Amino acid sequence: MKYSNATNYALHTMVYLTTQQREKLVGVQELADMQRLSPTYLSKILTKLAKAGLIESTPGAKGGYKISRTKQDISFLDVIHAIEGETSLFDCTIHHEGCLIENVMREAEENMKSELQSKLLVDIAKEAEMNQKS
Amino acid sequence: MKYSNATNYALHTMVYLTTQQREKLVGVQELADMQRLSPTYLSKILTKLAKAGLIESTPGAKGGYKISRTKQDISFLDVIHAIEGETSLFDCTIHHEGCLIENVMREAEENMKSELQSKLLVDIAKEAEMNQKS
DNA sequence: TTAATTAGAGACATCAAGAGTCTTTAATAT
DNA sequence: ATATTAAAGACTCTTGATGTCTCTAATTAA
Repeated sequence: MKYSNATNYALHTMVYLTTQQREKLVGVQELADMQRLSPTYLSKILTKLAKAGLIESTPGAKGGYKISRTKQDISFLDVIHAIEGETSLFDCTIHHEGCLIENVMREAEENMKSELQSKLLVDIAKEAEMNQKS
Repeated sequence: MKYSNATNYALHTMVYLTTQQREKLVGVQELADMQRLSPTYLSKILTKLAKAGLIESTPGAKGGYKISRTKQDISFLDVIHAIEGETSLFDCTIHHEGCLIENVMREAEENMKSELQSKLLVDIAKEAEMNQKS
C-alpha cells in the first residue's frame, strides 16, 4: 500500500511553489524540469490541484501557477486529497455478514489523517530552505 | 490508497481463528464459507499467513488451520505485513534531486504502524464476541 | 494398502488502475 | 495577428490485484 507517484509529484510541486515569492507565476515547464517529468503529464496533476483550489492558474503568455491566495495553511492532507480523492484504507463492502475490523481501521486512519493535516506546506518549505543554505 | 482485499480477508480470518478454542483445526472450506470466498483463493492467503508463522497448518483428512502456538500477541500489523510485505507509503526513489517530504511521510507512517501494532487480535476477538451476545 | 480428505504449489486468465503520451482547444500578453 | 501557456480528452502501455483451475503431497480412516 503506497501513495501514487502523482501524489508524490504533487506534494513536491506544492512545496516548491510555496518557496516562491508571492504572486510570481511559475510555468509547468519549470516545474516539470525540476522533477524531470514530461510537462503534459505534470499538467494533469496541476489541473487537479487547481480544481481543488490549492493553486491558481493563469493561461496565456507569461502565465503559470501560484499558490492560492484564498486558501491558507495548506496541509499535506489537502494535497493528498486533491489527487487521490476520498479514500478509505479498508473497503468494508466486501463483507457480507458485517465487518469485524471496521472500527479498528477507522481509528487508525483518522489518527494518520490528523497527523497529515497538521503538516503544513509552509513549515516544510522553511525547513527545506534551511537545509539548502547549510 | 487502500489495503488490498486479500489483507482484509486475512484480518477477518485471523479474528475468526482467534475466537476458536485452542488446538481446534478449521478447514479452509469453513473459513471460505464464512466470507463467501472460493476456497482455492483463500487458500493462497492462508499459505502466506502460515509462512509468516501466524498460523499453523495440518494437511490431510481432518486437517486445517489454527492460530500459531509459538507466536503470541498477534497484532493487526503482523497480519498486514504477512500479506502486503514490506511497504512504504512513499517511494522516494522517483525523485532525482533528493526527496523533500521523506521525513514527513516517514513520521506519519511510523505513527500509523505503531497504532496498528498495538491492536491485538485477542482484543478484537473479545470485542466481537461481546457484540455477538448482545 | 487403499481411498478419501485436506493443504500447497504454480500456471493461467481477467480486470482495473496507475502512469504517461499526444493532439486539439481556449485564453492571455505583446 | 502571433506566440505562449493552461485545459481537456482520447489513447496506449504496464503493472498489480483478484481470482480460477489443475496437479501434487501429506494425513487419516477404513
